[in-house]
Amino acid sequence: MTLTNNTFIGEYAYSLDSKGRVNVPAKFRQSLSDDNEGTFVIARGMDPCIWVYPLIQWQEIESNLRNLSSLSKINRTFVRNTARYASPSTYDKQGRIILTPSLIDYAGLDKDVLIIGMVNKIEIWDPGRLNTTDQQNMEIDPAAYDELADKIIL
Amino acid sequence: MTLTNNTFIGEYAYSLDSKGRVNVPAKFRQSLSDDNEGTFVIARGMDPCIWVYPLIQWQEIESNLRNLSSLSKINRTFVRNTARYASPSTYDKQGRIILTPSLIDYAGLDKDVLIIGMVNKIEIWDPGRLNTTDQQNMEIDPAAYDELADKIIL
DNA sequence: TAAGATTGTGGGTAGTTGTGGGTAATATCC
DNA sequence: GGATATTACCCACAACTACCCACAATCTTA
Repeated sequence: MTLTNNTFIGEYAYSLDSKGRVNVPAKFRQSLSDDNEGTFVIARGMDPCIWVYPLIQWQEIESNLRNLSSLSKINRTFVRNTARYASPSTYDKQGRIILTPSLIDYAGLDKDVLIIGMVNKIEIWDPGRLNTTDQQNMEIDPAAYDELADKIIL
Repeated sequence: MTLTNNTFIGEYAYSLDSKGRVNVPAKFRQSLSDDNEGTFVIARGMDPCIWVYPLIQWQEIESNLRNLSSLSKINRTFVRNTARYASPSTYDKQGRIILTPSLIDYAGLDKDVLIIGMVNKIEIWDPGRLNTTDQQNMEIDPAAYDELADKIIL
């Protein structure tokens, strides 16, 4: 069975090895379209996690960033913070990508990691941080959350 | 007799085997349109049960999720909670789908399960939990039922 | 009512997947 | 320029998953 190209859902518990490598779930690799040439771009997430984009998807983000005028201070900061920590990573014969020490540190990753399909991208989390963050985020505005569910869930 | 495509009604008592497989009622399989390629997507229900969508239906949800910008915190949380527990499952030659341990746990499934047609999706319940939940829901809002009456003619 | 077809349930096996580590090529530094 | 550290590529194994077959119970049809 083949799901939509470059679409990722589900949760996987994997481990980060001593070389900074994590497996990309087999289903995610199968979903990645060929024009990505087995390459993802890893970047800082807005939550304390690592965002993993298919190369193609990232290139789209890049072209959007290009269109942001550098006259605005906000824009400059945003572009800088987005581009700064991003780095391409091609998976090896065993299906693993290498994470940078900087991103591993940012996400607070230890041995056990959670890999979560976020539809158009992938997130890599430390299990503990995910719990904390999710609870905090839910508390912000439960009403807005319900409203979203009402719009989107069938 | 053929019902409308991708429409499910009725209740069935089946069993979950040691490998986490449940049969999809034959009538439901017959109702599933060909473009689903025998595939459902299982996800967390809003009640303590498992929701089972025809692939096509799920893809609609997916495309809605895709359009939510990750700049908003509540969006990120919502996408994560929705996509995280979702997983495609194609029924095998015997007509069974595989449930994930995470969802089995969430729905509190044991050996006996109830499969309920919910028109556009399917629910999988633990019989005990269904009773409890149903009673609770009935007690809470008999008034809301009156409101529904305006929308739906029986 | 009897024969045939279909449906639900259980289990075995071969291929795939996740994980660890080894070696050679490349880069870095004194 | 040579020693050391780092990176990229390869191999091996254990656990798991997907696929297949078998059988019994139920329903259909003649």
